[in-house]
Amino acid sequence: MASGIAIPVEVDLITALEDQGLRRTSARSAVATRIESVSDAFTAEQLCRDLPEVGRATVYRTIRHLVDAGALCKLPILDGAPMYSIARVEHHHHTICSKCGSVGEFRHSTVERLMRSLEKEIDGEIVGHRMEIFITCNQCLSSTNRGE
Amino acid sequence: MASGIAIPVEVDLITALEDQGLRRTSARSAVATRIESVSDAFTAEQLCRDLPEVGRATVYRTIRHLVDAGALCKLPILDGAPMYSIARVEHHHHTICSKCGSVGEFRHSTVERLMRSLEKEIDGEIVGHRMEIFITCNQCLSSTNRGE
DNA sequence: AGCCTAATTGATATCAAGTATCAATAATGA
DNA sequence: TCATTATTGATACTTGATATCAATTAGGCT
Repeated sequence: MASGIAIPVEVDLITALEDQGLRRTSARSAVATRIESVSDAFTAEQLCRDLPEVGRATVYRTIRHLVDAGALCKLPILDGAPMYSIARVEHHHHTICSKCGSVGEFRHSTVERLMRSLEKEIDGEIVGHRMEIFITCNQCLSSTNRGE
Repeated sequence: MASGIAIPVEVDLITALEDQGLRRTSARSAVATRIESVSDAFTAEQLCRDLPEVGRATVYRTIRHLVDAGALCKLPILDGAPMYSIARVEHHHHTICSKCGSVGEFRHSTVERLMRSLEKEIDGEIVGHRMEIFITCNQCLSSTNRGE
C-alpha cells in the first residue's frame, strides 16, 4: 500500500441522512448502526434479515437515501443483488474476491489519467466511469494453499 | 481510433452455439438471427417481446449459452436488467450513454498496463476486471444542442 | 424411410428483488 | 399541547429470471 495513506472520510451515516433533510428516527438509526457495525459489503436482503424489527420497505428506502447522499456505494453484481459498501475514500474503485465475495476499495491516479486519455478515443463526452477488479484475496489464496 | 484497427472476430451466433455441442434448432436460429440483426445492446425482455413465437425460457437459455460461449457480453446495469451485446472485439470494455442507453465497445492498451501496475497495490491476485465508461454520446449531445 | 434416444421446447408455476399503496404512527415546530 | 408533515411497515404487486415436466424435435442408425 506504499506511502499514500488514504485519508478516511469520517462517515456517520445517520448524520449523512440528516444532512439530506431527513429526520432521525429509530428505524433509520438501527439501519445506520447496523451498516456501520458490519465492516463488509452487504446486500439489502442481508440487512433485512439482520434487522427483522425494521420493515423491508424502510430498509430499502434508507439504503436508497444513503446512496443518494453519497455515503454508500452501490455496486452491481452480475448474477445477483447489488452490494453496498460504505464510501470511505473520496473517489475509488472496488476489488471483489470472486471466491468469498469480500469487497475492498482502492484508488489509483492512473485511473484518472486513463480517463483523460480515453477522451480522445471515445465518441462522446465522458460523464463517469465504473471499474471493478476481480481478485482472489490473500485470505482465500492462503486457505487454498493449505489444501481445502 | 488511430492506427490500431480492431480486427472484428467474425461472429456467427448459431455457429457459436454448435461449437458448444448444442443442436441447431429453429428457436435458437430465430434468437441468433434476431440478435445479429439488432445492432445495439438489448435486454432479455426486449428479445422476448421481439420474438413472441419463441418461449421465454428458451430465449433466456439461449442467451445464457451465448454468454457461456463468449459470443455475448453481459453487462450489468445498476438499476435494471442486464444488457447484452455481441462480443466483436477480443477483450474490450463498454461505453454506455447515460441519456439514450446506447452501448459501444472500445479497447485500450492502457487498461491492460493499468492492471499490471495495480497488482502491486492490491491485496490478492487479480483474476479479472470490468470497466464501463458512462458518456453522453455524440448523437445525444447534438440533439441537446438543437434545444429539445 | 422409419425408429430410437437424448436434447430441446415452452406453458406454467415459482422465486427473488424491489417498489407502490396507504392507514397508522412518530417527529418537529409553533 | 396541538397541528402538521414525515415516516413507517404490512400488504399487494411488479419485474426479471429460473425450475418443472410432458410434449416435441433433431440427429444418428439401420
